[in-house]
Amino acid sequence: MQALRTYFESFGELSSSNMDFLLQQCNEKRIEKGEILIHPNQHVDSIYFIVSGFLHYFSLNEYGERITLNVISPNKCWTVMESFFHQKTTADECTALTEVTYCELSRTDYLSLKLRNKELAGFIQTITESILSSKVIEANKKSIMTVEERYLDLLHSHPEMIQQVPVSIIASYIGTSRETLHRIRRKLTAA
Amino acid sequence: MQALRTYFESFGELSSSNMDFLLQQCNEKRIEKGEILIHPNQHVDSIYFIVSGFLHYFSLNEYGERITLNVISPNKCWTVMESFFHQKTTADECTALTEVTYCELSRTDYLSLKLRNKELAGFIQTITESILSSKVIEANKKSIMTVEERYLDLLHSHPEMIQQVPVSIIASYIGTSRETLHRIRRKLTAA
DNA sequence: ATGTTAATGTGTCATTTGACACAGTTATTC
DNA sequence: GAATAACTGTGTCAAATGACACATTAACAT
Repeated sequence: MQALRTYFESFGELSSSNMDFLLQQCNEKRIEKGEILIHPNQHVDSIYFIVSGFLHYFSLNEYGERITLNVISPNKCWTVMESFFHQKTTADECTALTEVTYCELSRTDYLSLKLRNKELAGFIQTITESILSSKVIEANKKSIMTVEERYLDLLHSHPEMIQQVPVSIIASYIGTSRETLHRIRRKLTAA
Repeated sequence: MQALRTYFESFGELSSSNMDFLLQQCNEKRIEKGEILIHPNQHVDSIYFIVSGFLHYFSLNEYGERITLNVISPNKCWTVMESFFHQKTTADECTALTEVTYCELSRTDYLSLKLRNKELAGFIQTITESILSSKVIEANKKSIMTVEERYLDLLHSHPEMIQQVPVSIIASYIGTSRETLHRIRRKLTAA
């Protein structure tokens, strides 16, 4: 739970009673490599905070091929927003690429947190704003950088992901084919 | 102001006193084609709601070329999140591609809205969550679609943008060169 | 209205990329 | 530990793209 506390603290001050209450709503769980966290057509009723390991979030195209939408790293909060906020089913799927430990916060508890008191509601608003801000920055970065730059950026910011996640998934995560990523890696090791 | 009211109403119920108060904080303004809304190195201290016209949000690369980050359409809320939420300067710039009318909400007023009462705070949280959700959906769509599909999607969802915004900017908005977009358009008119 | 600048259309060419095919290598499973 | 499946490395080739170059057209300013 310490990782989650540190994560929350990074967004600003919160009274210890509210912080403790917040952490109490989050239950630590664990799934094995290959296990499914989110099934297609289910409602996503929780927010997940990844403590360790990597998740693969993807959609399935008409041929049943996996189209990577995200690889979720440790110390990140994640959910299928559309499904969680608007109580819809999602067509997408999420599986564990490695053994994953995570903390889960249910929608019910999330809603009650928002109603509990002003400080907590404001704190959650701050987190939401911060995540929104980072999503936009990330999208902007992605649109400016080439595939090679994105790979180098990932190598720098998430070296463990490169170690633990299959090349084919890294490739689709940065928006290219595994062959092209392979060419990039060959070129880089040659230099 | 009716457009803004309709926009807010799309997020759910709000008591009319709160709605009126909210709308009162938003001041309608207007800038001409070519005018600068956000200068490089300024603090962005407002949220903007576009009533009519199109904005061009871009960064400048090392050669001073404009790298399109976004084209903002009518009936959208927009700001430079990182600058607005974290009170930093932005290196980017935003200009009017056409005559633009917009409503402006200052950070001061935004903060006071959040503190005014629970309903209003919750309403703003809902809007933030919705925008976050759409940003993620948009990013996912972008990563799945080809350039041609993105153009067709834009043609369908924002036909006026295609009319009023220069081809070169549309091209960079959908992530390609103006020549490639031209080839796509030629191919489509031939068919 | 006319000169100037910006935007668009179009061809050529070199480069990059994706699709395929298949061999080699690691992981899993029974 | 042998069989099977999943993943990785690599070459070839066709298609897509970006970079240039330049002609044409539209927009703008004085």
